[in-house]
Amino acid sequence: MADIARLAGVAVSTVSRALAGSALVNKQTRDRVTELARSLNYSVNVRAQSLRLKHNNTVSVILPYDAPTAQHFSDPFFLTLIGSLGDAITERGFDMLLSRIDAEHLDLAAQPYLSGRAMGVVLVGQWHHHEQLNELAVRRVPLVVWGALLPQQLYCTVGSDNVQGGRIATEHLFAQGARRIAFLGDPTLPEVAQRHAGYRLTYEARGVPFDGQLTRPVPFADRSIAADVESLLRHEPQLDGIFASSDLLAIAAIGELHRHGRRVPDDVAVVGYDDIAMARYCQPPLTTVRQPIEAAGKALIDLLMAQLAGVRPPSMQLQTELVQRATTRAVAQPAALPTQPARATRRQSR
Amino acid sequence: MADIARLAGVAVSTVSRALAGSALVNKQTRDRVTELARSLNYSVNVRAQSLRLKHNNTVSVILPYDAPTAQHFSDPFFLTLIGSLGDAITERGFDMLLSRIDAEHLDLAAQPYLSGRAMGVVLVGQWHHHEQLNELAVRRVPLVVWGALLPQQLYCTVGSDNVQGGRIATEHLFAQGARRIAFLGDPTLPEVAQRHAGYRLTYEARGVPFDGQLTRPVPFADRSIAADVESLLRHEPQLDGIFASSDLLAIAAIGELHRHGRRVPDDVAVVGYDDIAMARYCQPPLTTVRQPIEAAGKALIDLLMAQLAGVRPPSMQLQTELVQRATTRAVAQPAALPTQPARATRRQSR
DNA sequence: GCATCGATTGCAATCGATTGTTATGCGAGG
DNA sequence: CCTCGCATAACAATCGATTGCAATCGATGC
Repeated sequence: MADIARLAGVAVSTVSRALAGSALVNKQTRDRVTELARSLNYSVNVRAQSLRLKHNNTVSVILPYDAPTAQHFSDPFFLTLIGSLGDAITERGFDMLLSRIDAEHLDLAAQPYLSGRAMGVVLVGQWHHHEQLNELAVRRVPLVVWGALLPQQLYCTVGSDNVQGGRIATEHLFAQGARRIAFLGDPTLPEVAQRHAGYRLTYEARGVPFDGQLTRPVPFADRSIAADVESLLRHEPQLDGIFASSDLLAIAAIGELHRHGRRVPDDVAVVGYDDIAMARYCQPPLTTVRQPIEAAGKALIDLLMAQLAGVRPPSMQLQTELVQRATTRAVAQPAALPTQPARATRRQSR
Repeated sequence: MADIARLAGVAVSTVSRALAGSALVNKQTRDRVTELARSLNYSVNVRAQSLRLKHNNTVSVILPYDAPTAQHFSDPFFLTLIGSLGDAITERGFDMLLSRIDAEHLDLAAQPYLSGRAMGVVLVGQWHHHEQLNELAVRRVPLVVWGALLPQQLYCTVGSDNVQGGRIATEHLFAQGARRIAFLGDPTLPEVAQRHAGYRLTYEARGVPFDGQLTRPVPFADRSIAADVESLLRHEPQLDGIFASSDLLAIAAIGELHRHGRRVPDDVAVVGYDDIAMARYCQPPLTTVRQPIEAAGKALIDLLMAQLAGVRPPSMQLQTELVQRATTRAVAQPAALPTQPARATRRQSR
């Protein structure tokens, strides 16, 4: 800026105002300055600017990783969510700072905010540390979390209505005649726990005795799934339905079912969760509970912006929707279950 | 920092040194200061720090978007590449600033660098503006581009060996008896043009007359593909092979073939390009040319770091590999074609 | 008793911008 | 001729850190 000032024969302050388009500087001077800046390929140093202004337009998006399983940056659902966040952030003229932290130390998520790198934080998943997130909220870190709406929650979340999602998946399986329906997923994760709750509630609503043996706590990754499916088939010869808490699990499970000679959906019907792009193209195309990813990115950023504007917005649950494809047989939707396209409902978090 | 200085009864400069772990400050003082900082949840303001140090550890990753088609942040190949870049960047303790620009103005890619936000730029794809990128190189912007290695190229690229990839795909189709092999892709994009060159070279190597009618210039997106495949089937009744320049195109084409009653691979064999995760799960599982995405992220960051260290590293071409699945029939690989796992070869860019 | 030394610590300039306040130049009015 | 007002433009403080250099202090040597 000093160079431009010298070349234009004015003071730096004038250059600053000129580049900001201030009416305080003569139009001629302003044009001369902007022209010089352009020809020098100059652009304002954002670090200095945001230091002075105590303000920047960067949103930190954090994807925790599970250190023990050394899981990489590859889950299709999360990647798609990142994409949707990227769109939402770009649309508002903000920048997106993407980083990863150990899922056991979610408190580190505050770092980009505390160090002035970003105005606020979007955290993807609560993992096992609800209480760490509550602490961040107490410390007034602008934060929105993708995840489940939990009791005693001080921070703001956006997530699908997991209980509802678990319900419509299980109900769909019952509706087509399945009676021994297994659940695959890691219920120590809040979202999965809620999907499991929906699954269980549906057993009760149907008056079918609930059997805990049908619940298989497998992690999100599809590594150990082979053993689980095999054990399930051995102990549960009458198995005729599977509700998997993620599409990846569902697809892996279907592979295993085929290996053991079970037909999908004729012998075992399968419903996944997420509706990742792959669900449409896998074989057979997967029936799944759709989470509205586009809406999710927008909602997360909306709520973060609201926080930055000083409001304490309520958490948000996005409506889920059953997408019937070929891993289940078509069944008329009972009227009691919503079939409209995803729509947001708001609910106070405390 | 001033607060901590006051509380610790020392000067800010001492706090700064203490937090940096400098040996110039007494161990006791240092411990007192770091303890205070911890208890206050304080962490150094990175904007001020990097302003002073004229250095930061942020890498800008830019995903251009095609404004006319309003294509969103969703291409699975690019998303996976972003994931791999994220891993590579995190591993080095850097931060990743992710943004999007109009693919018609790749020169804007310099912005994060010029404004001091990032040390260097990784650009995903050269799109239609090779020359804009050359200008950036002339202006000494630290830049690495995912894309094709072109003649007269002043900037540094990492990409797969597209000619080679086009060759092994086409050769594989010939090897299983196909003779009328179509090409799907937008050859105005450098990478696709090279894949097409490999396709054409294979016709020549085989002594089969090349027929331009079999080349269909469809965009990367799968919107208009239905019409293209239909026209191809109408004008080309003997069509027995398709080489699609991306997996997404291949999968969409297969859908269309089925709609028109052609069996894959029995009537028409199909080979894709990329080996996205979906390729393994789609129906039938897709034979494709694998681009080593993990290696790609690492390589892009390696080359960027080399530039930051002052070297002008040569561009890099990653070896491709044919992954034979169910959209082609198994065929013994001819000895002339490399079958080893992907490995990098380096080639001087000028 | 005084200069010197080593170990610490403080002072003040600096990075590149922004902005409230003050200064300058010019023409008009008294 | 002096003063005032208006339109511009310059001055200087500030944001939060870093770092070369100077200052301090107690101990030591001569």
